[in-house]
Order: sequence, then structure tokens, then C-alpha cells
Amino acid sequence: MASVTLAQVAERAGVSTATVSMVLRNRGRISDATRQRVMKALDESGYVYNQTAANLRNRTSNQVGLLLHDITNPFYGEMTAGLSQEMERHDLLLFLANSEESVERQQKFVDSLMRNNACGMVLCAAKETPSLFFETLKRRNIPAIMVVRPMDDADFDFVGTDNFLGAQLATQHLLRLGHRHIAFIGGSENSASRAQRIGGYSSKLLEHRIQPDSSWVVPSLASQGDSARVAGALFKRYPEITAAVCYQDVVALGVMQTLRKMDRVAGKDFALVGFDDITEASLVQPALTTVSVTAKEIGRQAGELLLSRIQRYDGPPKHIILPPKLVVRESCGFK
Amino acid sequence: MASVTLAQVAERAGVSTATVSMVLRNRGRISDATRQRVMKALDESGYVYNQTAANLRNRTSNQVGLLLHDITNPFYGEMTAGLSQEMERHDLLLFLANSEESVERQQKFVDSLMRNNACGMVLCAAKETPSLFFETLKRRNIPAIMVVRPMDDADFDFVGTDNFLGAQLATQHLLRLGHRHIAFIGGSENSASRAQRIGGYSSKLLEHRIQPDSSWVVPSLASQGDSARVAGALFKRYPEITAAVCYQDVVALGVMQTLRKMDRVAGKDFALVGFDDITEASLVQPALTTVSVTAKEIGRQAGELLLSRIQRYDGPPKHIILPPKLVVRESCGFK
DNA sequence: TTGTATGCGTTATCAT
DNA sequence: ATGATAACGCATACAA
Repeated sequence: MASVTLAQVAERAGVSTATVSMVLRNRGRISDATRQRVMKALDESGYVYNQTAANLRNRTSNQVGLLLHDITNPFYGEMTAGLSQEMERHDLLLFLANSEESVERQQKFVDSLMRNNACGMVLCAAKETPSLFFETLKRRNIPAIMVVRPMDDADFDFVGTDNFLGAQLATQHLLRLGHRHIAFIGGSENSASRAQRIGGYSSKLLEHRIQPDSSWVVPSLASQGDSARVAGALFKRYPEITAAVCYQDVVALGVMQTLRKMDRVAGKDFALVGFDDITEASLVQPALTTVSVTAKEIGRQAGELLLSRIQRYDGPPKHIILPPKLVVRESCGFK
Repeated sequence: MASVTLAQVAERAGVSTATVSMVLRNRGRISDATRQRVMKALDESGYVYNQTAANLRNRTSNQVGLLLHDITNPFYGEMTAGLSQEMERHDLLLFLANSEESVERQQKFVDSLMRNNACGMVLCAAKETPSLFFETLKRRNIPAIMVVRPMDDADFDFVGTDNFLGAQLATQHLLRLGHRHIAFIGGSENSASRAQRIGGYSSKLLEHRIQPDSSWVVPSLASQGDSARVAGALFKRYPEITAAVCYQDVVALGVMQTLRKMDRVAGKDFALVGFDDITEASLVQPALTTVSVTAKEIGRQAGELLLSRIQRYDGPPKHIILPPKLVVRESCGFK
């Protein structure tokens, strides 16, 4: 690839490299005549700007990283789309990596970002991330925004959703419909998001003078199969349960399978609320009532915040908590 | 960010930059003694390799681009995961962009890749991409692998699925179950994938001495609503139809709605096959029999092929067509 | 308004 | 086995 350089363009235009550089970046005062000449030479030569050289010279870059643990999950797909839009608006390139919950892959990615001189990153850290990871990340002092998964470490910027409020909305909805025997299904036991959602759920129950029953709060993997299994066992043991708040839509879908198998119908014999509002939620029969957390907006806001940090905004850590909203469909019946 | 440079490490170790560089890259013959000294200095100084400088010097990079039109779609999420894995194995960084079918955004991304000196790219081009795009891309002569969407231009490497075979499998399945009146529903009229699937469908019919009827081949939008509408009209006009091959699972779900409304039951009064094996396929009642195309594998293979091109493999364009397979569930009844 | 010269941090060639 | 030094392509301080 015999790439054309600034110097070659300069020669062709009969000017210096400085002049060409200034024309390219609209800097300094260049006479119209020479600007025209340079533009023409630029055009004719098929010049391609070498961002790598510029980055080296300027000790900056136009590249940011996004670390996810599961790009396959539609929720993170949406978030990525939002972030990607925002990055594109500001001519930043987005590096993507998928940790699949591997702490090693995560570390490897961040190291790679550092070597490649990325100017910032958005992270949804793997579950078992050691605190050392965050400590060293802070010391690097490169802008890093945490997303979605609640963090212990308040020193980081964070964008996520209000899990507590979301679960309150869901539980409230079920209570209004007259349900008193409400389970909470799904999520992994050490998840902070889950803890917050359980908080919303139980606080609402208590507000209505209902005693939360810990045996009605059951974890599950983020798969339909496991959720179906878990729900099956729960319903068999406690047939009095008439409604459930699910940790995720995926879980709710699994619960639906179980209900069908038991010849119960969501929306008639049982009320079900999900969380996330993934695409399938509106497609499934009956359509799933769920808490929508606007993944795309999380991505956008994270992008905006990251950008401000890159531009040396130096305020204290920002924690942006987006309000979720209840999307009422059919899975709780009609009032 | 006062970053440590090779020169500083060299000074600390009392050697030249050349030596440090050689130690870093395990090149040349370095005595054990100095290697130790350099390692120590490297460690103590908190040195971070500057890939940007190296890339400039070497006129290469370790960065590849991935262009999708909808990262939100779980199919592409899977594909991305497969590609990402492959890239990571070879220490390549992955730039992601989402065109959302915008030809401008697509062009902008590719230009950006060129400026940033990316060493290759994987593209699922936007629908209305002008042929000029492909022409200029070829002239750039940077490795580019096309994926998923069939291309007219045979000069490009391509990784996708065998739409023809997939539709044959689906049609065959219905024929084996005794159906003779089989429709083909869905897809947009100018889609090449659809043409290939229709090819598989009609060739199988002909093989069984059945005349394909063009009025039983109807397009639809990629939404349940439109598919339901289209299917409704079709079934009303041709009540003798007892089975259908659908262009996508989403279409099949729409058809299911229609059947329900007509008090017909998929799996009993009607046989339905989808395409893609999306998550909902296994959830819906009855569970959808469908043609599964392994998105992740497409990503992996694209990655592998891209890598070989980056390493200057110079054979003719490769077209890798992965075999789909039929996933039999309940929507065609049981034999 | 434009040109000259130097440096960004690395690699590789050529000496020693 | 190791060191000195010239690129890589661009941006900018300073000179003209």
C-alpha cells in the first residue's frame, strides 16, 4: 500500500507540509489561493489522513473501548447501539470486547486499550472482578465510565438504572391488581442489581403490610431453561403463589413455559412482570408486562459522560441513575 | 499522563533503546544478564508499550473493523461474539459500528478505518449500498470480508449460510410429512437471501413433481403484524394450503397468530417451518420447527478468513457457505 | 501568510 | 551482544 503522505501532497501543491497540515485542520491563516491549490493536490493524489501519526504526535487518540460481558444479550446490544451513536457523533471509534465474565479477558482488554492509547472506556465489569482491577484502573487515570452493574466503588462515574424503583413499580402493579402472594424469581445470588430489585419488591410488600417470605425469593441462571425449572419447583411447593416479579424478561419467559406446562395461563390464572423490556417481551404470547430500563439511553448517557471526561471535565464522580418505567402489556391480565 | 518511554527504561537499565526494544519483542540475541536488568527496569518504571508509535513505525496496525446494520438483533450479537473471540485470540482489537442501514454512516466508518490504518474489516453492508462503495473498497486493497448478506460482487471474500439448502431442508420436511400444498411466506422482494431460499423451496417441490405456484409465494415485512396480515389474505384465498415455509422466524410467529384467529392449530391443522432459530422459536406454543444458522460460527469463520488475508494469504476470493440445519420442534406436528 | 526544523515513541539497519 | 541513529507521517514553535 503505497500511501500518499502530507509531504507528497505538499510537493505536488508546491507548498510546505506545514501549509498542507494547516489547510487540513483549518488552522492558521491560509490565503484562498493556496488553499485551493492544496485542496486540488489533496484531491488528485488520493491522500488518506494518517490518524496514527497524528495521534502519536499529539499524544492523544480518537479511540474508546467498550467492555461487555455478553454482547449476545439484546439488552447490551441496545446499549451498544446507543453508545455507538454517541461516539460516532463525535468522530470517536469504538473498540468492543466481550469478557464473557472472564476476569482475564477483561484485564487483557483494558491493558490493550492502554497500549493502544485509548482515550477512554465504558465498562460493564465481569462478576468476579477483584478490587485490585479497579484500583489499578484508577491509578491509570484514564476516563472510565461504569455501566449497568452497580458498583461498590463510588469513585467511578456510573450510568445505570434505578433497580429499586423499577421493582417497586412492578410490585405495586401486582398489588393493585389484588395479588397478595407474590414471588420474586431470578438473578444470581451475589448480584448487586438483584439485591436492589429485591429491595424494591420487599419494601413495597411491607408498605402494604405483607410479610416478604424468603422462600418465595429464588435465584436462577439467566436462561429460560433454568428459570422454568426453578419456577416449576416453586409453584409446586407453594401453589398459593398467584404472581411473580421476575429479575429479567428472560426469566419471565421461562416462567411462562412452566405455567403453560401446568395448564395455567399468564394473564388469567397468574400475573407476571419482567424486567428489561427486551424485544421478545412484546412478541411473546401473552405479551409481557415489564419494567423498561431504556438500554439505549444508558449507552447514550454513558457516551456523553465519557466525552465530557475526555474533554477534561473534572468534577466529582457522577452517578447517573435513569428512571425505569412500567410497560403494561398482557401478562398480568386486564383491570 | 506522564507516560514512561522506552528511552527512559533504557536509561534506567543502563542500556540503549535498541536493547530494550529487543527484549520486549524477544528479538535478536540478548545476554541473560542484560535481559534481567531490562526486565527489572521495565517492571519498576511501570512502562506501558506504545502501540501507536510501533504501528506508525511498522506501517501496520492491530485493529480491524466490524460493520453491522443492527447490533440489536440477537443474530448479529452472536456473530459479533464469535468474531470477537477470534480477534482476541490473535491480539487484534475490534472496532464496531452500526450503520442502521445508512449508507452514509457506513461510508463514514470505512473512511475512518482507512484513516486509522485498520488492517482489515468485516462488513455486513447496508441494503442500498451503491456499487461504487464496493468498487472503491476494492481499490483500497485492504482485506475485507463480507458476511451474511449475499453479494452480487464475487470478488469479495464472503461468509454466510446456505439459504438454498436451508429452504430445501424445510420444504423436504414438510413434504415428508405428506404436505402437498405448501406456501412460501415472507422476505422483502429485492432480497437476495430470499431469492435463494425461494430457490431451495421451489426446487424441492419440483423434485417431488409439484408445480410451484407463484401466487403462493408472498413477501412481507420483517414484523409479526405484517406477516399475520399477509398470511390471512393468503389462507382466505387459498384454503387448500396446509403448510408454509417462512422466510424468517418472525414471519412464522405472525402466521401463528393468523392461524389462531382462524381456529386452526399449527402442528395439527397446519405445518409451519421458520428460519433463523431465534430465541422465541423454542418458546412459542407450539414450539417452532425452524432452520438454524449458526451465527457465532459465521463470526468465527469470518475472523479466521480475515486473519489469513491480513497475513497475506493471496488466493482467489473465498466463499464460505455454512450448512444450516433443521431443528424439529412441534409446529409441524409429529410423525 | 508560509516555510524550516524538530519531536512524538518505536523499530531496524548498520556499526562497534 | 549491544549502541547510535535514521526513519515512520504529522503538528507546531519559530523564523522569515
